[in-house]
Formats: sequence, structure tokens, C-alpha cells
Amino acid sequence: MDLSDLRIFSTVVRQGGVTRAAERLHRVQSNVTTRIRQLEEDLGVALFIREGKRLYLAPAGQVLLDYADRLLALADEARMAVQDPRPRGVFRLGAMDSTAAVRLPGPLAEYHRLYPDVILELRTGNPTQLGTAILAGELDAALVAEPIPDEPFEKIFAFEEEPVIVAAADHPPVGKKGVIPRTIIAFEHGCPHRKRLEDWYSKRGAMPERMIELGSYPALLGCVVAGLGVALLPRSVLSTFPASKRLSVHTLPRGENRAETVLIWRKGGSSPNIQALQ
Amino acid sequence: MDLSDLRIFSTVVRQGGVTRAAERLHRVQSNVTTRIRQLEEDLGVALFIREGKRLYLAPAGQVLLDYADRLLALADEARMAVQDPRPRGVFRLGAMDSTAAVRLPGPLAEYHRLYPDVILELRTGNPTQLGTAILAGELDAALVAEPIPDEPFEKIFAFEEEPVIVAAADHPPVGKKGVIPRTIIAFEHGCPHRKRLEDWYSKRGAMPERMIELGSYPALLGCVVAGLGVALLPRSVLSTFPASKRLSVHTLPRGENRAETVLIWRKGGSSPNIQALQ
DNA sequence: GAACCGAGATCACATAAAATGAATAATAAT
DNA sequence: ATTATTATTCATTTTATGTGATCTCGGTTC
Repeated sequence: MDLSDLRIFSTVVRQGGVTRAAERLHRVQSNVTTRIRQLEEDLGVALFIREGKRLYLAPAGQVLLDYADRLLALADEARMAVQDPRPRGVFRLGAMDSTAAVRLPGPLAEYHRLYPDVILELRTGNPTQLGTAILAGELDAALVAEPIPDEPFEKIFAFEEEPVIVAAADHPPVGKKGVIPRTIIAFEHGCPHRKRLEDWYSKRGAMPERMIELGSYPALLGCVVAGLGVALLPRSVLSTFPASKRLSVHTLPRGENRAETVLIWRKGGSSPNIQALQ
Repeated sequence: MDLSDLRIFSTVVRQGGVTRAAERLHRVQSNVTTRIRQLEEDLGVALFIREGKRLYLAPAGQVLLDYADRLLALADEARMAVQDPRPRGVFRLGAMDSTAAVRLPGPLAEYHRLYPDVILELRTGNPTQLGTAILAGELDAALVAEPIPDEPFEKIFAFEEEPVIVAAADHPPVGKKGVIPRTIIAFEHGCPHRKRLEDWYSKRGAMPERMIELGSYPALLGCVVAGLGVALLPRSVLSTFPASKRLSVHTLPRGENRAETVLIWRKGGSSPNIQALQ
């Protein structure tokens, strides 16, 4: 039993005969007869009652007709859906915490407004985790900070962030020579900002003594305010932090004050869902 | 795109590769590759992203996978349903008005209790109408009074009715010689009881002068009570008529006092739905 | 880095399935 | 009785599908 059998069967019922069905299907009568007979053999039931020359739908035929129509309609729908370039289905997006919190709410709301049929799933993680998830087929796309390995991904520019160093309001100027904070407060492992901060310090020949790792930006900023250390993060994250006047913000020199966030996906795996996000 | 294509496609995705899918499908690897390629050509989209040796599901493939699973499940269900001997679907039953009113409520309630999945449709009419409807495929079966033409039907005994003549309570005894009522009140055309009544009178050499045709038994009995004439109907119908003491009931002589109601259906067209009614 | 898997693609060929066209049988209409 | 209509059957052709051998490309092992 395949779809062509069902199409033939349905046409024979609808047209009320083999001959008319054959015409409509651009086949020869004998072929239609044979396919119907084969379908009956395959299913092991009589679909028609033969009364001399005429065919009447048998009870099993009535049951099958119902299913046949549903199957054919569903198959047509599948064909349409596969070729339809509009976003649909599940869209599994990954993003870093900072991006998810600050940059995404607006665009995602808009996306959902435009394509209400798409089920959005958001997963946060660091760029390494997100890249691995894409390659494993667990994510469709992700927003990550440059640099990322080119090889198996395609990418497109998404946002520009300005990394800044934040400290407590009474902290001495961070850029000043010899001012080395005792402690770096970093987002958990793999965060690209953390690496930048480490680089920034090592370039100036001095590493802080201690490291605190935290899993959320509010907690991280809370620690900074409390004077536990300094942190590097995108300036945009500060806008969501209410107690920002209790912080001192130190911009980085030109050349170190830009961080691009890009949308990446598996090479060749662009989909309408991803297109629509751009 | 037919079901075998979809089964192959689904297996390749599930098994995560052409080779394993081929094993599971008891086919050769090259065949699976070819069928997938043909399916992609047919649909005009790439279902997989080929990255060297390995296959990754493309966005269109994700969409198709969803449909493929639904189609395959539905096809399996269809196969089961067609072979399943239990009642299901729509059961279109015909019956005469008298049968529908008096005899059917109990059995139909029981039927519905036993087979809640069956959608019952009841249509009333005279035996000729019902027989035609069966042959036209509009009904699955019908309850009609004998005699009916044997040819294109199968039949089974259903109920026995006792036809009686009813008149107003003060009407002279109907069987008495010379007592010819002026008017016969009959159910609309084609009613088998009407013919019996006409026969009964013509056998006694006298036809009433007038004929009233009515479309419902309550109306008919109302007219009888009002003294408009006499009628012949199954005794069982009287049980549903509240004013029966204002009627006189005249039994017919042996040989004319039995009428069988039979269940008929198209020859060879017995179905689980019909079996279950018997 | 050479040799070796493992996995998919490709090709010529075999085999099975489906489509065809003509002949046949069975009924309904004239 | 005759004709027209319709489904079935069967030999034949055509098409689609399946097979096995071979090739290619990445990754792995030594």
C-alpha cells in the first residue's frame, strides 16, 4: 500500500468506476483494475463489491477511503511544507547569557509576532558549548562572540558590543599604571569576555591574584558593587542593572573596545527560520 | 514521493546513516542512497547536508521527518482499521417510521453503548425508498417489512409485527360483514401497511370511498380517534400512543395477522457494523 | 605521512513492478 | 437481438527498483 495505490483507489471511488478513473489518472483501464486488485490482495480485504460490470464500495472500502483522503491530503501538505520558504516548525536558537538578556528580548518578540507558527527555543551557553550543540544537531543557530572557528559554520554580523571594565564606584581608575585589582570576577568558564579581561591584564604585565566565577550577571555586578573585584562585560548589560551609579565604568582603548556578536549556523544549513531572524 | 520513500528517509534519519538504514531495511546501501537522492530531486529540496562522509539533517529534512512519521503512522492505522473486524466509522441505517419509533430506540441505545466509536445515522422511509438508497450506496442497511425483492439483497429476520386495524372507540366492529368504513387513513405512499389494508378490503369486495394520507403516526392516530376513518398499523405502535383507550383495535384473522420486519443490506456488503446489529 | 578503515556516491547490470493494448466477458439500454 | 458500456484477463513493453563492484572522501592508526 503506497500513496499511488491510494490515489488510484480514491479516484475510482470518486469517479464511480475504473474507466473514468483511468481517464482522469491518464492511465489505462487495465492498469487501474490491476492496481485495485493488488491493493485488495495486499490488504487482504475486498474494497469493492463486484456486481457484474459495476463496482460498489464495500464496507472496508469505506474505511479505507477515509484514510486514503487523509493520507493524500497530508502528503500534499508535506510537499508544500518542505518547499515552502516561510519559517515554520521549531527554531532552536542558542545565545550567550549577555546577549540573551539584553539584545534578544526585542527581536525575539518581533520574530514571534511575525511568525507565530514557529516554536522558539532558546538555550544559553558559552560560544564553545553553542558551537558544539550546532554541530551535534541540537541547535539550529546561535549568537556568539567573535572569534569563532570558520570551518563548519556560516556566520553573519548581528550586534556590536563595547566591552568595558566595571569596578566599584570608589575603585581607583582601572587604566592607571600600577593599579592592579586583587580579584577578577568572571562569568563562568568559556565566556569570551573573561578571556579578554585576562588578556588585557597580562598585556600589562600583571595578573590579579584571585578569580571568582559566577553564573549570572546580576550576581556578578552585585559582587563588583560590593568591591570584591573588577569585571569585564558588554556595556549594554549595564543598562539592565538598576544600581549602575554605584559602579565605575572604564572604557578600553581603541582596538580593544569592540566585540562583534555574530549569528552562526552549520555550513549549508541555512533555513527559512534562520533567514527570518537576520 | 510515496510511503516507501518516506520509510527509507525516516530510517536514514533515525539510524543516523545510509549504511545502517540499509541494513535495517534489508536493502543494499546504494539503493538507499539512490532513493534518498530521488526523493530530494522529486521534492526539489536538499533533505541532508553532506559534509564529507557524514549526513546531517537539513532544515527541509526536519520538516519532512515530521510529516513522514505522521504519514507512516496513519498508513499503519489505515491498514489496521481496514482489517479490523470491529464496528467503526459511520453506520447509515434506514428504517420505516413505525420501526424507528417503536422498535429501534432500545437496540440503538445498546448498539451505541457497545460501540461508542460508531457514528449512527438513521433515515426513515418506506421499503422502496430504503431499498433504492441501499443500492445507491446511501445506506448501509435498512429495516423493512416483507416482502422485499430477493435479488440484490441479503436479509435476516429482525422483528415480528402484528398488523391491526384501528378505528374510533365507537366504530362498529370492523370485521363484521357490510361494515365498510367511508375513509381509510394511510401512512404516506409506499407504506406496506397501507397495501395490506387495501388488500384486506378489496378481498371483502368493497373499497372505502376516500383516502387520507398522513406523514406521522401520531397525526394518523389522532384522525382515527376523531372518527375520520380506519387505519392499519402494527400493534406495537399503539403502545406509544397515550390516548389508546379512545381507539378500538380489531385483530386480523390468522394468516393476515403477521408481518415480518427484516434487516437487509446489499448482497456481499455485510460489514462489522451490520453484523454487530444482529 | 602512509596505510587503512568506515561511510557515502556512482555505475553497469539484473530483476521486479507497473503500464500498455488488445481480447474477452458481463451487463444495461435500445 | 443488437449495441454500447464497463470491468477483467493476458501477453508484451517500459519503467522503476534493487544489486554488487568500484570509487572517493574524511578521519584514524601506526
